[in-house]
Amino acid sequence: MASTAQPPLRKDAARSRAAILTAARELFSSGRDVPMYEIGRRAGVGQATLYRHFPDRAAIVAAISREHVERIEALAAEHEDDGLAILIVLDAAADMLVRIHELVGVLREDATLAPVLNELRQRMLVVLDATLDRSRASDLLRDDLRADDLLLVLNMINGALTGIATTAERTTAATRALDFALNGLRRYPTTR
Amino acid sequence: MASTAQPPLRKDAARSRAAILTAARELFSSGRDVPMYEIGRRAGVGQATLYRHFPDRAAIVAAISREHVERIEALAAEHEDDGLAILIVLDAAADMLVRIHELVGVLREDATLAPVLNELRQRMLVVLDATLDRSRASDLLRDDLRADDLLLVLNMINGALTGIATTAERTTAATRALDFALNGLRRYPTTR
DNA sequence: TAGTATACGTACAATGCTGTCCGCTTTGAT
DNA sequence: ATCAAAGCGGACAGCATTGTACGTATACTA
Repeated sequence: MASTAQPPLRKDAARSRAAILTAARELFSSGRDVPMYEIGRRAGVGQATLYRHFPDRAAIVAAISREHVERIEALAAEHEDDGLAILIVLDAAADMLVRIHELVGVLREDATLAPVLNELRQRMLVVLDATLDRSRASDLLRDDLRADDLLLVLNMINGALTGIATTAERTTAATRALDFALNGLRRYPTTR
Repeated sequence: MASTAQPPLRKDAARSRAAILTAARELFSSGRDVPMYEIGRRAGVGQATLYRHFPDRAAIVAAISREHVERIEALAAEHEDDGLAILIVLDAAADMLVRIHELVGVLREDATLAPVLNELRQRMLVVLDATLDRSRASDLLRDDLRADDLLLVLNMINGALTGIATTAERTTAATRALDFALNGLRRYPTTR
C-alpha cells in the first residue's frame, strides 16, 4: 500500500490547480454538461494546464466529490456520542446534496467514474452504518433499518432536487423531502 | 382550439413510425445517451425516415412520455369512486417511473423539451389534485398535503431508481421508496 | 396496370468537444 | 544574476453526433 506522496507544487501550479477546482465547483453546481475547455476558460487557464493537472473530467469530479464526503465523515466523528447523530448526519448529507446535486449526476453518468462512485458510496455506507448503530439505543428510527436503506433515502432526497435551479429552492425542497422521508405521508402512520 | 387532424399514414409510413417508437422505447429504457442514428438503426430505418417522422429527439421523447401520462390519467378516471384511489395512483406512477426512469432524465436534460415537461407536470398535478381531493374524506393521508407534495414524492421515488440497471431491482427499490415515503423512517412517528 | 405522390436509404456537410503538440514564460536554486 | 526545470497558453488534429440532399423504391388511385 504505497503512499502517493507528491512533490510540493510550484507556486504557479498550486494557483492553477486551485483555480481549476474553484471554476469546476461553480460550473458543476449549475449543470452537468460542462465542457472541459469551459472549466479552463473560467479558471483563466489554458487547455494544456487543465489537462496536466487533471488528465480527464473524471479526475476533477473525483477530487471535488471526495471533499464533500470527507466533510460528512468528519461530522459523524464529531458527534460520536450523540444519540441524535443519525439525524444530524442525514441533515448534513441532505445539505451536501443541495450543493452538489448536479455533480452527483455527472458522477453517475460517466462510466469511467464508476470506481470512484463505488468508493464514495462505500464510505457513506460505513459512516451511516456506524452512526445508525450508535443511535440504535435511542429508539429514534424503525429498528428494521440498515445503512443501505438510509442511502436509498439520500437518493430519494437527491431525486427531489432534480430540475430545481436555485440553491434556495433546493434547500426548501430538501427540507420537505427529508420531512416526508422521516415522517411519511400517512395520517395515521403504521410503524409496521 | 384547432384540432391537429393528420391525414392517415400510408402503410409503410405507419410501420416505420411504430418501429421508431418501439426502438426508442427500448433504447431509452437502458440509458439516456442514445444517438438518433442508433434509434434509426435499431428500427431498421434510415436517417431521413427517422427525421421525417420526428424532426428531432424532442419529438420522440415527447410522444413516448405522453403515452405514459395518459395511462395514469385513464387509471385515475377508472377509480373515481374509490377512497383508496390516491394510493392506487401513486403506486401506478411509481411503476411507470420504473419503466421510464431514464426517459424522465432525458426529458429534463434537454432544454428544448421544457414545454413538454411542463405540460406533463401540469397534467400530473391535475390528476393528483383531483384524486387527493376525492381521497380526503378517507383520512388516509396527512391533511396538509397538496398535489405538488405528491409530485415531490414521485420525484423522490424517481431518485431512488437512479443508477439501478435492471427492471427487477428498480421495482424493489421503488417499493421500498414508496414505503418510506408513505410511512417514514421514524419508530414513533410524529404526524406533526 | 400505369402514373404520381409519398416515403425510403445512403452518403455527407457542419458542429462541438476532447485531448495533444510545441514554442514561450515563470519559478526558485545556486 | 543566471539558468535549468517546471509550468504555461494557443492552436489543432481526431472523433462522435446531428441534420440535410438527392436519387431510388413503394404504395395508393384511376
